[in-house]
Amino acid sequence: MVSAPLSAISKDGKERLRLWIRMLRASRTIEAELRERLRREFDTTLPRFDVLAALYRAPEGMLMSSLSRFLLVSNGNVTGIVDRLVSEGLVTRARRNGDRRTSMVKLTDSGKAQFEAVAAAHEGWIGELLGDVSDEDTRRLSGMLKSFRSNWEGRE
Amino acid sequence: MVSAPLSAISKDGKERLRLWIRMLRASRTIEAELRERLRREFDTTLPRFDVLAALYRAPEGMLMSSLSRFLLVSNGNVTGIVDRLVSEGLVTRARRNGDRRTSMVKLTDSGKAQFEAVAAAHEGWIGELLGDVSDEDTRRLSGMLKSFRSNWEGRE
DNA sequence: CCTTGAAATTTTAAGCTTGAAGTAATTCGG
DNA sequence: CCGAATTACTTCAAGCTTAAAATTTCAAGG
Repeated sequence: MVSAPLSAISKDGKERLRLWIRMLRASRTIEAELRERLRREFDTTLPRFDVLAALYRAPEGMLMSSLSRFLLVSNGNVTGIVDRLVSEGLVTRARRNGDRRTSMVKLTDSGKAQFEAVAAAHEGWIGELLGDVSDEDTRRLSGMLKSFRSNWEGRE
Repeated sequence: MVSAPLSAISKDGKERLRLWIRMLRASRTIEAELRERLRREFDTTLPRFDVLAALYRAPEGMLMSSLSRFLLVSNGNVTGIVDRLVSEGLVTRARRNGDRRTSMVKLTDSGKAQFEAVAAAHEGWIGELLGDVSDEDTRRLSGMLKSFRSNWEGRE
């Protein structure tokens, strides 16, 4: 069909708005379910889990600023979450000799062990919660979102 | 547990996990940008806007419980947000004669006017932020998310 | 050196969010 | 009727979140 409009930038605003609302509701629904299970089964929270996950990928540790940039949250936010993780013995925060303004945050052995346990359950939950999305749709959606994200990386 | 698990379908867990992470990052990125613009240009917040949007679709008003169910947030949460909207003169909260436990929340004229102004800008922003998603992908994604959502409606 | 500015982080105030406990009004079985 | 359960909502304590201000440290130019 030749629905191609004269202005290539037709861009159906209403349809995009609908997409955004559905996307937001879907992620809020999944997030709520994850939060509930993390609390009930592991007595932890999503933000804590997110920090542990970021640190797990970085055995050498991460700076506070890298952490907040990676997690898409504010600096001050990470300060509080890391404070709690330190007091739970899951991570350490060490001032660096090279630049004493910065501190390197690392998983402890206990933090690493706890993350591995939670992550295994988490992956299963996602599989369950997204179980109605076919493998094909999963790949297709994932591809669309990948390119979407990359268009925004520069802004953060 | 549920009925017998059908192992006929492979269900790639890793790929679903990747999809979830991308979906979460995409919605967080968009949400952050919306929050920033709402604050800068209209001196308001996303939760307040969400409440106004829900009420706008319901000229006769909404109960607190319908509001929290619709917005996928807790009861106590809505109480606080509506408190602020009332003090800003954007909504009213009236106890009902029929059932004195409930209260009907309605937009004021001022609230309606403010919502219309913000909503117009909001729709434009979404069009801009999702501008790199083609019309075809928009419809496809939207369709996938619609069916996804409906599989979860029962749980809320 | 020394000051000025920039960078990394923390602190602060305000608001959002939840789950649980509390209050008040309604409904319903006996 | 009446007491018990239910429903609608609010309050509460704790944690998450942000933007802005404050603090500490580093870097660079004079």
